[in-house]
Amino acid sequence: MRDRSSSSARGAKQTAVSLDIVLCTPRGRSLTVLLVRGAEGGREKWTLPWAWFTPGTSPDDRAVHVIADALGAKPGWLAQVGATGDERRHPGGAALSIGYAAVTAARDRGPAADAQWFPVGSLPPLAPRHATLIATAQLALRERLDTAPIAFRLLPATFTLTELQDVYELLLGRRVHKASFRRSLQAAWLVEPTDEWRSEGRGRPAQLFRYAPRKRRGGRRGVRFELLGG
Amino acid sequence: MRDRSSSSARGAKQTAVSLDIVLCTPRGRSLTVLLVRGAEGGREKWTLPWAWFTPGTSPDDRAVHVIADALGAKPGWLAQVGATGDERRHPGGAALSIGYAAVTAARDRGPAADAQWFPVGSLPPLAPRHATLIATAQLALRERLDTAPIAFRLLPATFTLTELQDVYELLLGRRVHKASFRRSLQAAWLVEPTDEWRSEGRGRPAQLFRYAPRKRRGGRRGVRFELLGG
DNA sequence: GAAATAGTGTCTCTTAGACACTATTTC
DNA sequence: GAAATAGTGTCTAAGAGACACTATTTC
Repeated sequence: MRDRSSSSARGAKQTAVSLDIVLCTPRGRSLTVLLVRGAEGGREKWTLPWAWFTPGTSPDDRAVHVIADALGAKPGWLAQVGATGDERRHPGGAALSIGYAAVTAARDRGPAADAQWFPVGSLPPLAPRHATLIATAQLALRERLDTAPIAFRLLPATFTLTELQDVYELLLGRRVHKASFRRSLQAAWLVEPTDEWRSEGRGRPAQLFRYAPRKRRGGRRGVRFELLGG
Repeated sequence: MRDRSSSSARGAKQTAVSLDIVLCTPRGRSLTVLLVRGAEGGREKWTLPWAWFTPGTSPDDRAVHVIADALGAKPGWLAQVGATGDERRHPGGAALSIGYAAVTAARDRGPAADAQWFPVGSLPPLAPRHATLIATAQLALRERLDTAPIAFRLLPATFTLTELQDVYELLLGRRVHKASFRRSLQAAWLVEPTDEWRSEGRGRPAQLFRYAPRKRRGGRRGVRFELLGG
Protein backbone atom coordinates (compact mmCIF):
# COMPACT_ATOMS: atom_id res chain seq x y z
CA MET A 1 0.00 0.00 0.00
CA ARG A 2 1.20 3.40 -0.83
CA ASP A 3 2.60 5.39 2.06
CA ARG A 4 0.57 8.52 2.63
CA SER A 5 2.21 9.86 5.77
CA SER A 6 3.27 13.45 5.34
CA SER A 7 6.93 12.85 6.08
CA SER A 8 7.28 10.71 2.98
CA ALA A 9 4.88 12.39 0.56
CA ARG A 10 6.44 11.88 -2.85
CA GLY A 11 8.18 14.79 -4.43
CA ALA A 12 7.53 17.08 -1.46
CA LYS A 13 10.10 19.70 -0.58
CA GLN A 14 10.25 19.61 3.21
CA THR A 15 9.78 22.97 4.85
CA ALA A 16 10.29 24.53 8.28
CA VAL A 17 6.91 26.08 9.15
CA SER A 18 6.33 28.42 12.07
CA LEU A 19 3.12 29.49 13.81
CA ASP A 20 3.32 33.14 14.86
CA ILE A 21 0.81 34.80 17.12
CA VAL A 22 -0.35 38.37 17.57
CA LEU A 23 -2.18 38.28 20.88
CA CYS A 24 -3.92 41.56 21.73
CA THR A 25 -5.62 43.07 24.74
CA PRO A 26 -6.68 46.64 25.53
CA ARG A 27 -4.68 48.52 28.15
CA GLY A 28 -5.92 51.98 28.93
CA ARG A 29 -6.23 53.93 25.70
CA SER A 30 -4.21 51.63 23.46
CA LEU A 31 -4.15 48.11 22.19
CA THR A 32 -1.25 46.03 23.48
CA VAL A 33 0.48 43.01 21.98
CA LEU A 34 2.13 40.19 23.93
CA LEU A 35 5.84 39.70 23.20
CA VAL A 36 8.24 37.15 24.64
CA ARG A 37 12.00 37.34 25.11
CA GLY A 38 13.83 36.26 21.98
CA ALA A 39 15.92 33.11 21.89
CA GLU A 40 19.55 33.28 23.10
CA GLY A 41 21.71 34.53 20.29
CA GLY A 42 18.73 35.73 18.29
CA ARG A 43 18.97 39.07 16.59
CA GLU A 44 16.01 40.62 18.42
CA LYS A 45 15.48 40.97 22.14
CA TRP A 46 11.72 40.42 21.74
CA THR A 47 9.60 38.34 19.37
CA LEU A 48 5.96 37.41 18.94
CA PRO A 49 5.10 34.12 20.63
CA TRP A 50 5.79 31.43 18.05
CA ALA A 51 6.49 27.72 17.62
CA TRP A 52 7.33 25.25 14.89
CA PHE A 53 4.45 23.51 13.21
CA THR A 54 4.56 19.80 13.92
CA PRO A 55 2.88 17.46 11.45
CA GLY A 56 0.04 15.50 12.99
CA THR A 57 -1.30 18.35 15.11
CA SER A 58 -3.78 20.89 13.78
CA PRO A 59 -2.02 24.25 13.47
CA ASP A 60 -4.92 26.03 15.15
CA ASP A 61 -4.76 23.71 18.16
CA ARG A 62 -1.02 24.20 18.33
CA ALA A 63 -1.46 27.98 18.22
CA VAL A 64 -3.78 27.82 21.22
CA HIS A 65 -1.11 25.91 23.12
CA VAL A 66 1.53 28.47 22.24
CA ILE A 67 -0.72 31.15 23.70
CA ALA A 68 -1.42 29.10 26.81
CA ASP A 69 2.34 28.83 27.37
CA ALA A 70 2.99 32.55 27.02
CA LEU A 71 -0.19 33.89 28.63
CA GLY A 72 -1.13 31.23 31.13
CA ALA A 73 -4.62 31.03 29.64
CA LYS A 74 -6.37 30.20 26.40
CA PRO A 75 -7.26 33.08 24.10
CA GLY A 76 -10.82 34.40 23.94
CA TRP A 77 -10.75 34.29 20.15
CA LEU A 78 -8.27 33.29 17.49
CA ALA A 79 -8.08 33.25 13.71
CA GLN A 80 -5.54 32.73 10.98
CA VAL A 81 -4.57 35.84 9.10
CA GLY A 82 -2.37 34.44 6.36
CA ALA A 83 0.74 32.46 5.49
CA THR A 84 3.91 34.36 4.62
CA GLY A 85 6.85 32.82 2.81
CA ASP A 86 8.64 35.75 1.23
CA GLU A 87 12.11 37.08 1.90
CA ARG A 88 11.16 38.91 5.09
CA ARG A 89 13.17 37.39 7.91
CA HIS A 90 11.57 35.26 10.61
CA PRO A 91 13.36 35.23 13.98
CA GLY A 92 13.71 31.44 13.87
CA GLY A 93 14.51 31.27 10.18
CA ALA A 94 11.18 29.70 9.19
CA ALA A 95 10.70 29.41 5.43
CA LEU A 96 6.95 29.64 5.89
CA SER A 97 5.04 31.34 8.69
CA ILE A 98 1.36 31.02 9.49
CA GLY A 99 0.12 34.16 11.20
CA TYR A 100 -2.59 34.28 13.85
CA ALA A 101 -4.55 37.11 15.41
CA ALA A 102 -5.82 36.39 18.92
CA VAL A 103 -7.47 38.36 21.68
CA THR A 104 -7.86 38.00 25.42
CA ALA A 105 -9.45 39.95 28.24
CA ALA A 106 -6.03 39.91 29.91
CA ARG A 107 -7.50 39.91 33.38
CA ASP A 108 -7.79 36.14 32.76
CA ARG A 109 -4.27 35.66 34.10
CA GLY A 110 -0.94 37.45 34.09
CA PRO A 111 1.55 36.60 31.34
CA ALA A 112 4.48 34.23 31.88
CA ALA A 113 7.68 35.57 33.40
CA ASP A 114 9.43 36.10 30.08
CA ALA A 115 6.41 37.69 28.38
CA GLN A 116 5.27 41.31 28.42
CA TRP A 117 2.54 43.51 26.93
CA PHE A 118 3.65 46.32 24.59
CA PRO A 119 1.41 49.05 23.14
CA VAL A 120 1.14 48.61 19.37
CA GLY A 121 2.27 52.19 19.02
CA SER A 122 5.59 51.65 20.77
CA LEU A 123 6.93 48.23 19.98
CA PRO A 124 10.58 47.24 20.35
CA PRO A 125 12.54 46.24 17.23
CA LEU A 126 11.09 43.06 15.73
CA ALA A 127 12.04 40.74 12.90
CA PRO A 128 10.53 42.09 9.64
CA ARG A 129 8.15 39.20 9.27
CA HIS A 130 6.77 39.81 12.76
CA ALA A 131 6.42 43.55 12.21
CA THR A 132 4.41 42.92 9.05
CA LEU A 133 2.27 40.31 10.74
CA ILE A 134 1.26 42.69 13.52
CA ALA A 135 -0.05 45.17 10.96
CA THR A 136 -1.89 42.38 9.13
CA ALA A 137 -3.43 41.12 12.35
CA GLN A 138 -4.61 44.61 13.28
CA LEU A 139 -6.34 44.90 9.95
CA ALA A 140 -7.93 41.47 10.33
CA LEU A 141 -9.32 42.36 13.75
CA ARG A 142 -10.82 45.53 12.32
CA GLU A 143 -12.38 43.73 9.37
CA ARG A 144 -13.94 40.98 11.44
CA LEU A 145 -15.03 43.19 14.31
CA ASP A 146 -18.65 43.09 13.20
CA THR A 147 -18.83 39.44 12.24
CA ALA A 148 -17.02 37.82 15.16
CA PRO A 149 -17.33 38.47 18.90
CA ILE A 150 -13.88 40.03 19.03
CA ALA A 151 -14.80 43.11 21.05
CA PHE A 152 -16.51 40.99 23.69
CA ARG A 153 -13.49 38.71 24.06
CA LEU A 154 -11.32 41.75 24.67
CA LEU A 155 -13.43 42.58 27.72
CA PRO A 156 -14.19 40.70 30.95
CA ALA A 157 -17.49 38.87 31.31
CA THR A 158 -19.30 42.03 32.41
CA PHE A 159 -18.56 45.47 31.08
CA THR A 160 -20.09 48.90 30.63
CA LEU A 161 -21.33 50.08 27.25
CA THR A 162 -18.76 52.87 27.34
CA GLU A 163 -16.00 50.26 27.72
CA LEU A 164 -17.43 48.33 24.79
CA GLN A 165 -17.57 51.47 22.69
CA ASP A 166 -13.96 52.27 23.65
CA VAL A 167 -12.89 48.88 22.34
CA TYR A 168 -14.67 49.50 19.06
CA GLU A 169 -13.03 52.88 18.72
CA LEU A 170 -9.64 51.38 19.55
CA LEU A 171 -9.92 48.72 16.87
CA LEU A 172 -11.63 50.86 14.26
CA GLY A 173 -9.28 53.78 14.81
CA ARG A 174 -12.10 56.30 14.74
CA ARG A 175 -14.77 57.78 16.95
CA VAL A 176 -18.21 56.18 17.11
CA HIS A 177 -21.48 57.98 17.74
CA LYS A 178 -22.72 57.08 21.22
CA ALA A 179 -26.48 57.08 20.75
CA SER A 180 -26.22 55.36 17.40
CA PHE A 181 -23.83 52.75 18.81
CA ARG A 182 -26.27 51.87 21.56
CA ARG A 183 -29.25 51.74 19.24
CA SER A 184 -27.42 49.34 16.92
CA LEU A 185 -26.35 47.23 19.85
CA GLN A 186 -29.91 46.99 21.08
CA ALA A 187 -31.22 46.11 17.62
CA ALA A 188 -28.70 43.29 17.35
CA TRP A 189 -29.77 41.68 20.66
CA LEU A 190 -26.16 40.98 21.61
CA VAL A 191 -25.97 42.11 25.21
CA GLU A 192 -28.21 42.00 28.24
CA PRO A 193 -28.02 44.20 31.33
CA THR A 194 -27.01 42.80 34.70
CA ASP A 195 -28.22 44.14 38.05
CA GLU A 196 -24.82 45.63 38.76
CA TRP A 197 -23.64 49.19 38.36
CA ARG A 198 -20.10 50.46 38.47
CA SER A 199 -18.99 53.87 39.65
CA GLU A 200 -15.65 55.10 38.31
CA GLY A 201 -15.01 58.06 40.58
CA ARG A 202 -16.74 61.07 39.05
CA GLY A 203 -20.00 60.91 37.21
CA ARG A 204 -23.05 58.74 37.12
CA PRO A 205 -22.39 55.01 37.58
CA ALA A 206 -22.68 52.81 34.49
CA GLN A 207 -24.75 49.68 34.25
CA LEU A 208 -22.85 46.47 33.62
CA PHE A 209 -23.81 44.29 30.66
CA ARG A 210 -22.88 40.81 29.58
CA TYR A 211 -22.49 39.29 26.12
CA ALA A 212 -25.65 37.27 25.47
CA PRO A 213 -26.45 36.96 21.77
CA ARG A 214 -30.13 36.20 21.32
CA LYS A 215 -30.75 35.89 17.63
CA ARG A 216 -28.93 35.74 14.34
CA ARG A 217 -29.74 38.66 12.19
CA GLY A 218 -29.26 37.02 8.85
CA GLY A 219 -29.77 39.90 6.55
CA ARG A 220 -26.90 42.13 5.74
CA ARG A 221 -28.95 44.39 3.54
CA GLY A 222 -28.11 45.34 -0.01
CA VAL A 223 -24.90 45.23 -1.91
CA ARG A 224 -22.03 47.39 -0.82
CA PHE A 225 -19.45 48.56 -3.28
CA GLU A 226 -16.69 49.87 -1.11
CA LEU A 227 -12.93 49.88 -1.18
CA LEU A 228 -13.05 48.26 -4.60
CA GLY A 229 -10.25 50.36 -6.01
CA GLY A 230 -7.97 47.36 -6.64
CA MET B 1 27.89 33.26 11.58
CA ARG B 2 24.74 31.42 12.44
CA ASP B 3 23.01 29.71 9.57
CA ARG B 4 19.52 31.08 9.04
CA SER B 5 18.49 29.25 5.91
CA SER B 6 15.17 27.56 6.33
CA SER B 7 16.42 24.05 5.65
CA SER B 8 18.59 24.14 8.74
CA ALA B 9 16.52 26.18 11.14
CA ARG B 10 17.26 24.74 14.55
CA GLY B 11 14.66 22.54 16.10
CA ALA B 12 12.33 22.79 13.13
CA LYS B 13 10.16 19.81 12.27
CA GLN B 14 10.28 19.67 8.49
CA THR B 15 6.90 19.55 6.81
CA ALA B 16 5.48 18.78 3.38
CA VAL B 17 3.36 21.84 2.49
CA SER B 18 0.96 22.01 -0.44
CA LEU B 19 -0.63 24.99 -2.19
CA ASP B 20 -4.19 24.16 -3.26
CA ILE B 21 -6.26 26.34 -5.52
CA VAL B 22 -9.97 26.87 -5.99
CA LEU B 23 -10.18 28.69 -9.31
CA CYS B 24 -13.69 29.86 -10.18
CA THR B 25 -15.46 31.26 -13.20
CA PRO B 26 -19.15 31.70 -14.00
CA ARG B 27 -20.67 29.39 -16.61
CA GLY B 28 -24.29 30.01 -17.39
CA ARG B 29 -26.28 30.01 -14.17
CA SER B 30 -23.67 28.40 -11.93
CA LEU B 31 -20.19 28.95 -10.66
CA THR B 32 -17.65 26.45 -11.92
CA VAL B 33 -14.37 25.25 -10.42
CA LEU B 34 -11.31 24.10 -12.34
CA LEU B 35 -10.19 20.54 -11.60
CA VAL B 36 -7.27 18.59 -13.03
CA ARG B 37 -6.81 14.88 -13.50
CA GLY B 38 -5.46 13.25 -10.34
CA ALA B 39 -2.01 11.72 -10.23
CA GLU B 40 -1.55 8.14 -11.41
CA GLY B 41 -2.44 5.78 -8.61
CA GLY B 42 -4.11 8.52 -6.62
CA ARG B 43 -7.37 7.70 -4.94
CA GLU B 44 -9.38 10.37 -6.78
CA LYS B 45 -9.81 10.83 -10.51
CA TRP B 46 -9.91 14.63 -10.13
CA THR B 47 -8.22 17.10 -7.76
CA LEU B 48 -7.93 20.81 -7.34
CA PRO B 49 -4.83 22.21 -9.02
CA TRP B 50 -2.09 22.01 -6.42
CA ALA B 51 1.69 21.96 -5.99
CA TRP B 52 4.26 21.55 -3.25
CA PHE B 53 5.48 24.70 -1.58
CA THR B 54 9.15 25.21 -2.27
CA PRO B 55 11.18 27.29 0.21
CA GLY B 56 12.61 30.41 -1.37
CA THR B 57 9.58 31.25 -3.48
CA SER B 58 6.67 33.27 -2.16
CA PRO B 59 3.66 30.94 -1.85
CA ASP B 60 1.41 33.51 -3.54
CA ASP B 61 3.73 33.73 -6.55
CA ARG B 62 3.88 29.96 -6.71
CA ALA B 63 0.09 29.76 -6.60
CA VAL B 64 -0.14 32.06 -9.62
CA HIS B 65 2.20 29.74 -11.51
CA VAL B 66 0.13 26.71 -10.63
CA ILE B 67 -2.89 28.46 -12.08
CA ALA B 68 -0.98 29.50 -15.19
CA ASP B 69 -0.08 25.84 -15.74
CA ALA B 70 -3.62 24.59 -15.41
CA LEU B 71 -5.49 27.47 -17.02
CA GLY B 72 -3.02 28.85 -19.52
CA ALA B 73 -3.43 32.33 -18.06
CA LYS B 74 -2.91 34.20 -14.82
CA PRO B 75 -5.92 34.59 -12.52
CA GLY B 76 -7.80 37.87 -12.38
CA TRP B 77 -7.71 37.82 -8.61
CA LEU B 78 -6.32 35.55 -5.92
CA ALA B 79 -6.25 35.38 -2.12
CA GLN B 80 -5.30 32.97 0.61
CA VAL B 81 -8.22 31.48 2.47
CA GLY B 82 -6.47 29.55 5.22
CA ALA B 83 -4.00 26.84 6.11
CA THR B 84 -5.32 23.39 7.00
CA GLY B 85 -3.32 20.75 8.80
CA ASP B 86 -5.86 18.49 10.39
CA GLU B 87 -6.60 14.85 9.71
CA ARG B 88 -8.57 15.46 6.52
CA ARG B 89 -6.73 13.77 3.72
CA HIS B 90 -4.89 15.69 1.02
CA PRO B 91 -4.54 13.90 -2.34
CA GLY B 92 -0.76 14.23 -2.23
CA GLY B 93 -0.45 13.47 1.47
CA ALA B 94 0.53 17.00 2.45
CA ALA B 95 0.73 17.54 6.20
CA LEU B 96 -0.14 21.19 5.74
CA SER B 97 -2.15 22.78 2.92
CA ILE B 98 -2.44 26.46 2.12
CA GLY B 99 -5.75 27.14 0.38
CA TYR B 100 -6.33 29.79 -2.27
CA ALA B 101 -9.43 31.25 -3.84
CA ALA B 102 -8.93 32.61 -7.36
CA VAL B 103 -11.15 33.91 -10.12
CA THR B 104 -10.84 34.32 -13.88
CA ALA B 105 -13.02 35.56 -16.70
CA ALA B 106 -12.36 32.20 -18.35
CA ARG B 107 -12.62 33.67 -21.82
CA ASP B 108 -8.97 34.56 -21.17
CA ARG B 109 -7.90 31.20 -22.48
CA GLY B 110 -9.10 27.61 -22.45
CA PRO B 111 -7.83 25.27 -19.73
CA ALA B 112 -5.00 22.80 -20.25
CA ALA B 113 -5.77 19.40 -21.78
CA ASP B 114 -6.01 17.59 -18.45
CA ALA B 115 -8.10 20.30 -16.78
CA GLN B 116 -11.85 20.81 -16.82
CA TRP B 117 -14.51 23.13 -15.36
CA PHE B 118 -17.09 21.57 -13.01
CA PRO B 119 -20.17 23.32 -11.59
CA VAL B 120 -19.78 23.65 -7.81
CA GLY B 121 -23.13 21.92 -7.47
CA SER B 122 -22.02 18.74 -9.21
CA LEU B 123 -18.42 18.00 -8.41
CA PRO B 124 -16.82 14.58 -8.79
CA PRO B 125 -15.53 12.83 -5.63
CA LEU B 126 -12.64 14.81 -4.13
CA ALA B 127 -10.20 14.28 -1.28
CA PRO B 128 -11.80 15.54 1.96
CA ARG B 129 -9.36 18.37 2.35
CA HIS B 130 -10.18 19.61 -1.15
CA ALA B 131 -13.93 19.34 -0.63
CA THR B 132 -13.67 21.44 2.52
CA LEU B 133 -11.44 23.98 0.83
CA ILE B 134 -13.96 24.57 -1.95
CA ALA B 135 -16.63 25.43 0.59
CA THR B 136 -14.21 27.72 2.42
CA ALA B 137 -13.21 29.45 -0.80
CA GLN B 138 -16.86 30.02 -1.75
CA LEU B 139 -17.44 31.69 1.60
CA ALA B 140 -14.32 33.83 1.21
CA LEU B 141 -15.43 35.05 -2.21
CA ARG B 142 -18.82 36.00 -0.78
CA GLU B 143 -17.30 37.84 2.16
CA ARG B 144 -14.84 39.83 0.10
CA LEU B 145 -17.20 40.54 -2.77
CA ASP B 146 -17.72 44.12 -1.68
CA THR B 147 -14.14 44.93 -0.70
CA ALA B 148 -12.24 43.40 -3.63
CA PRO B 149 -12.93 43.59 -7.37
CA ILE B 150 -13.88 39.92 -7.49
CA ALA B 151 -17.07 40.30 -9.52
CA PHE B 152 -15.27 42.36 -12.16
CA ARG B 153 -12.50 39.77 -12.52
CA LEU B 154 -15.14 37.11 -13.15
CA LEU B 155 -16.31 39.06 -16.19
CA PRO B 156 -14.61 40.12 -19.41
CA ALA B 157 -13.36 43.70 -19.78
CA THR B 158 -16.77 44.94 -20.88
CA PHE B 159 -20.04 43.62 -19.55
CA THR B 160 -23.68 44.54 -19.11
CA LEU B 161 -25.06 45.56 -15.72
CA THR B 162 -27.35 42.55 -15.81
CA GLU B 163 -24.33 40.29 -16.21
CA LEU B 164 -22.66 42.01 -13.28
CA GLN B 165 -25.78 41.61 -11.18
CA ASP B 166 -25.96 37.93 -12.14
CA VAL B 167 -22.43 37.45 -10.83
CA TYR B 168 -23.34 39.09 -7.54
CA GLU B 169 -26.40 36.88 -7.21
CA LEU B 170 -24.34 33.81 -8.02
CA LEU B 171 -21.76 34.54 -5.34
CA LEU B 172 -24.16 35.86 -2.73
CA GLY B 173 -26.62 33.03 -3.29
CA ARG B 174 -29.58 35.38 -3.22
CA ARG B 175 -31.52 37.77 -5.43
CA VAL B 176 -30.51 41.41 -5.60
CA HIS B 177 -32.85 44.32 -6.22
CA LYS B 178 -32.18 45.71 -9.70
CA ALA B 179 -32.84 49.43 -9.22
CA SER B 180 -31.08 49.43 -5.86
CA PHE B 181 -28.10 47.54 -7.28
CA ARG B 182 -27.65 50.11 -10.02
CA ARG B 183 -28.01 53.05 -7.67
CA SER B 184 -25.34 51.65 -5.36
CA LEU B 185 -23.10 50.97 -8.31
CA GLN B 186 -23.46 54.53 -9.53
CA ALA B 187 -22.84 55.96 -6.06
CA ALA B 188 -19.60 53.97 -5.80
CA TRP B 189 -18.21 55.30 -9.12
CA LEU B 190 -16.92 51.88 -10.04
CA VAL B 191 -17.99 51.50 -13.67
CA GLU B 192 -18.25 53.73 -16.71
CA PRO B 193 -20.38 53.17 -19.79
CA THR B 194 -18.84 52.40 -23.16
CA ASP B 195 -20.36 53.37 -26.51
CA GLU B 196 -21.26 49.78 -27.24
CA TRP B 197 -24.56 48.01 -26.82
CA ARG B 198 -25.23 44.31 -26.94
CA SER B 199 -28.40 42.63 -28.13
CA GLU B 200 -29.05 39.13 -26.78
CA GLY B 201 -31.88 37.99 -29.02
CA ARG B 202 -35.14 39.24 -27.55
CA GLY B 203 -35.52 42.47 -25.68
CA ARG B 204 -33.89 45.84 -25.60
CA PRO B 205 -30.11 45.82 -26.06
CA ALA B 206 -28.01 46.45 -22.96
CA GLN B 207 -25.26 49.04 -22.72
CA LEU B 208 -21.77 47.70 -22.09
CA PHE B 209 -19.77 49.00 -19.13
CA ARG B 210 -16.19 48.68 -18.04
CA TYR B 211 -14.63 48.55 -14.57
CA ALA B 212 -13.16 52.00 -13.93
CA PRO B 213 -12.99 52.85 -10.22
CA ARG B 214 -12.90 56.61 -9.78
CA LYS B 215 -12.69 57.24 -6.07
CA ARG B 216 -12.27 55.48 -2.80
CA ARG B 217 -15.29 55.81 -0.64
CA GLY B 218 -13.56 55.55 2.69
CA GLY B 219 -16.48 55.58 5.00
CA ARG B 220 -18.24 52.42 5.79
CA ARG B 221 -20.78 54.10 8.02
CA GLY B 222 -21.66 53.11 11.52
CA VAL B 223 -21.01 49.97 13.44
CA ARG B 224 -22.63 46.77 12.34
CA PHE B 225 -23.31 44.00 14.79
CA GLU B 226 -24.10 41.07 12.61
CA LEU B 227 -23.47 37.37 12.72
CA LEU B 228 -21.91 37.80 16.16
CA GLY B 229 -23.54 34.72 17.53
CA GLY B 230 -20.23 32.92 18.20
C1' DG C 1 -23.90 74.69 43.25
C1' DA C 2 -20.17 72.90 39.13
C1' DA C 3 -18.07 69.19 36.75
C1' DA C 4 -18.18 64.76 34.95
C1' DT C 5 -20.04 60.78 33.09
C1' DA C 6 -24.31 57.80 31.70
C1' DG C 7 -28.12 57.46 29.05
C1' DT C 8 -32.14 59.07 25.89
C1' DG C 9 -35.58 61.67 22.62
C1' DT C 10 -36.00 63.78 18.27
C1' DC C 11 -34.73 65.39 13.86
C1' DT C 12 -32.47 64.88 9.35
C1' DC C 13 -30.29 62.57 5.67
C1' DT C 14 -28.95 58.48 3.30
C1' DT C 15 -30.21 54.35 1.25
C1' DA C 16 -32.22 49.57 0.62
C1' DG C 17 -36.16 47.67 -1.20
C1' DA C 18 -40.87 47.67 -3.28
C1' DC C 19 -43.63 49.10 -6.94
C1' DA C 20 -44.71 50.75 -11.08
C1' DC C 21 -43.58 52.61 -14.83
C1' DT C 22 -41.10 53.81 -19.63
C1' DA C 23 -37.89 52.30 -23.50
C1' DT C 24 -36.32 49.36 -27.07
C1' DT C 25 -35.83 45.27 -29.13
C1' DT C 26 -37.65 40.41 -31.53
C1' DC C 27 -41.39 37.78 -32.83
C1' DG D 1 -49.79 44.00 -31.69
C1' DA D 2 -47.43 40.62 -27.59
C1' DA D 3 -43.38 39.17 -25.21
C1' DA D 4 -39.02 40.01 -23.43
C1' DT D 5 -35.43 42.49 -21.56
C1' DA D 6 -33.21 47.21 -20.18
C1' DG D 7 -33.49 51.00 -17.49
C1' DT D 8 -35.75 54.69 -14.31
C1' DG D 9 -38.87 57.64 -10.97
C1' DT D 10 -41.07 57.64 -6.63
C1' DC D 11 -42.43 56.15 -2.19
C1' DT D 12 -41.46 53.86 2.27
C1' DA D 13 -38.92 52.10 6.09
C1' DA D 14 -34.63 51.48 8.49
C1' DG D 15 -30.85 53.31 10.40
C1' DA D 16 -26.65 56.49 10.99
C1' DG D 17 -25.34 60.77 12.79
C1' DA D 18 -26.17 65.41 14.90
C1' DC D 19 -28.01 67.85 18.59
C1' DA D 20 -29.81 68.61 22.72
C1' DC D 21 -31.43 67.15 26.47
C1' DT D 22 -32.17 64.43 31.23
C1' DA D 23 -30.10 61.52 35.10
C1' DT D 24 -26.92 60.50 38.66
C1' DT D 25 -22.79 60.69 40.70
C1' DT D 26 -18.31 63.31 43.08
C1' DC D 27 -16.35 67.45 44.40
